[in-house]
Amino acid sequence: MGGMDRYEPLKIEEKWQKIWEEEKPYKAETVEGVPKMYIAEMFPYPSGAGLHVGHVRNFTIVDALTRFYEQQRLNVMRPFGYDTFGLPAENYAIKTGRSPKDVTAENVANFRKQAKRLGYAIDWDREINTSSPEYYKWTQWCFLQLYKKGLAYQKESYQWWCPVDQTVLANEQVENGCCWRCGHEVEKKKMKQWFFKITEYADELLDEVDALDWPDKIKTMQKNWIGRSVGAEIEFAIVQDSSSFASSLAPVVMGLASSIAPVVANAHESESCSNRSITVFTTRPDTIFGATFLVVAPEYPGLEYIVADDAREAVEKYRAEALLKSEIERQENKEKTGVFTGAYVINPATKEKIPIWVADYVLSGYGTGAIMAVPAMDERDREFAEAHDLPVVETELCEFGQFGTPKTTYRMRDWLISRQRYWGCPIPIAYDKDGNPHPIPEDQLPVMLPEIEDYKPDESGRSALAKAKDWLKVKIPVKDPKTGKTQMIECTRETDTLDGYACSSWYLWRYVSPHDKKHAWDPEAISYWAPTDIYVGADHAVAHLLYIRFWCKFFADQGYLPFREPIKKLIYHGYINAPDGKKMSKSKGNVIDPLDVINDGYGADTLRTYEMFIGPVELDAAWDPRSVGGVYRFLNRCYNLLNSEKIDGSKNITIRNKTIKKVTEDIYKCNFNTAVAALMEYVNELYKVGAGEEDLIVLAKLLKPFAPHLTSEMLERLGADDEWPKWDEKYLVSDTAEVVVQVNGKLRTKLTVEMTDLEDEDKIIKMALKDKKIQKYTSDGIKKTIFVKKAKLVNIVV
RNA sequence: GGGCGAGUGGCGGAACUGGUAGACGCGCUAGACUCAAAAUCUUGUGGCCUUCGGGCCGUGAGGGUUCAAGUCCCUCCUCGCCCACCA
Repeated sequence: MGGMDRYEPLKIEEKWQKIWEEEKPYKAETVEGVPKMYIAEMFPYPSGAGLHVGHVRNFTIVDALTRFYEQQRLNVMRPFGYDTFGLPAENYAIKTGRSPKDVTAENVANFRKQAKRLGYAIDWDREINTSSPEYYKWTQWCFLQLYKKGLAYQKESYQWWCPVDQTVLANEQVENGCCWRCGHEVEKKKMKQWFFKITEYADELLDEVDALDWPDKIKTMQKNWIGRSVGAEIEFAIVQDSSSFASSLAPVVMGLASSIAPVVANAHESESCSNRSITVFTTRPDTIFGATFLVVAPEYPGLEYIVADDAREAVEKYRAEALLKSEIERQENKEKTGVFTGAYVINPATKEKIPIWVADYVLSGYGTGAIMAVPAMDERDREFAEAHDLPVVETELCEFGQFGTPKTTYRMRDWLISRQRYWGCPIPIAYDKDGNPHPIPEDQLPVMLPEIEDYKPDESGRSALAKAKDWLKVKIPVKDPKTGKTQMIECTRETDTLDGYACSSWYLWRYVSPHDKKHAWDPEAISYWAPTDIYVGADHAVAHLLYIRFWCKFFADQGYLPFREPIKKLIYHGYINAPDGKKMSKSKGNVIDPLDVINDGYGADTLRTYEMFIGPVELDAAWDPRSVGGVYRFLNRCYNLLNSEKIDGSKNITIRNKTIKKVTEDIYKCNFNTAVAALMEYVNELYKVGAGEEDLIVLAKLLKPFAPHLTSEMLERLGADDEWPKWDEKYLVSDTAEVVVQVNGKLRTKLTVEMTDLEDEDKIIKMALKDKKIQKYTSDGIKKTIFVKKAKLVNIVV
């Protein structure tokens, strides 16, 4: 007997990890004619704390699927990489005086080491790191492609600014009016910034969401985020009386904004507003007869040209206050404040003179930043009208065609990508002496991030790169627009770096040819491997997952990608919380370290299997240390079966086939928890009736996606390969069936009948009525009987 | 305020397109082994009642549809997430 041979996970795991390290069985190569399967997780940001249990859930889902398809002999690619640019590494570097590069290198090495201890089937030759020059060279290349097509552009406007991190943020990075990194309230600051024109693809991004094999939750969030509204733009002519016209010739620098940036609007903005008219956006142009006033946002560009002299002071004051208000204050205070500008427009439908107001319930970033107020139809307009004594006129709906032009707008704004921080991908742009931007030529890429001494950003609104004086100077060829001749001219580099989301917007394509020196991705490799078949994550529902779709569509349009959606199937899993159900956090001291779980003696297989068993993949779950022990006992029982007396395997043929079917179907459906439960049931059965060799081979194969070390050991000892087993339906049907008999819908007894009798309804019902237990209930007669063959059920109504 | 989910034993959770509620695991119970403990193996385990045959109740609350409802419909309560003055 095998009393001497105990399950020692740490020994077994070390053995197999060494074999996998040396033999590289998970190296992925193009094999024409063999169906491919490309599976990846959202790559981690390697923090100093190392892997946490959330990473383990994420990576193990990917690994279980990888092995599942690998065992079915598909050509599987499962790469791995690190998202390394960003604030945490830089802030840590500032705090400790070490370089972000060194800190990141250490964290990456630690993550790699820890991931290897979990036994993942990773093709380690495809490892990527977004802060390595070999990688960010191509991030810069991507930027230049967008720039060439006019989809990377500069604009001066009010932006979210985090005063702690000293950088601007994208809309998607502001959560409840606070910075997503440090949690500090954000402010508005007027700055010239780089944007990607994601709105160019708004319609396609929206229209193609429905067809994706993604969770509905994410699809809905993306749709809401894009927020398409169909309506019209209507121009209202400003009434030109002498006072307001005169003042428009001498605009006054207004309010607090002037201390941050010059107030003169840029060319792009001054086109859309003039002192002659105001254009509004509305989804209800048919209510124009009820428009009794106009409202513009406090930030409305060119507001100073509109305001009447006697109202100027009040408007300036209101505008300054509105800009000072934090986003939280503006959200919380739903009172309809505002001031009259002293100016009027003509309602083109009624021809009446109606007043222009300024109010912060109108948002500058949406539509035109100006609305026509129809208090009879719109609740917010009515509140405003009541608060400020403005007229409410019932409106007849009308054909608006003669007053405006159809227009579609989106809630989604263009993606702000410049960051005033050091530790990011340098934007490959330089400015001539007149301040005009020029792209760095592709053959000069990468624009290397220079090593500097002091990473700290300052009040200047420029990143620490501004201090790298030598690096700033660059000579690039620029074509003179007049002569058409190209000349080398001295330029100054852009000091902003790219939002980290830019780096992660194309990494799934880099994985297909991670060492390619000529392309961002190899065209042949991309057409074989991409798009990604299964992508697994727990975050970034609208940011990353929208950006990557945007880049995919853009690069498809440029002929670089043969598909328009980057991810076929998305698995969005829940978080793992502390045993008390609260979020794990260092400050609460309730963090479970996965490496501790392994080193405590449970091993990686237990950790992995437990996290798959913990609950439905899409739901949050609470860590339960005692259940970890339960999974360990299960694996231990599997191992001990190896040493048991073997019986004739044909005895278990039904349960074996049933288990193969259940586990296979459950993994396809990502029901990992019930797949593990089915394996536990199978093992319980084997303990009762004994196990044959074939029973154990099937067990090891089915369990391998979850516990690869233990099962590799089992299969080696059993002398079997790991090819995924198939079930045969013929073993699932038995000669007899159990028929449930109900009286008035309540279970009263069960009959065992011949399978062939299931076809004979009369016979079954007669058998049921003859049963002694049933006769107790039928003495007063029977109203009706129902037989459901599919459910193997009889219901007798008395 | 709007949108989307979810409420099942002491706990985490099962239950296919309406058809045997509580799979599997944890915890607890009893036993075997042991001087003893751990480990391991074997029992039992929704609640209440029981003459030990079984009976009644039971999936957040209340109504409805149905031979039959955790599952469908209506009203309400609680929790979670997302969006939040988007004209």
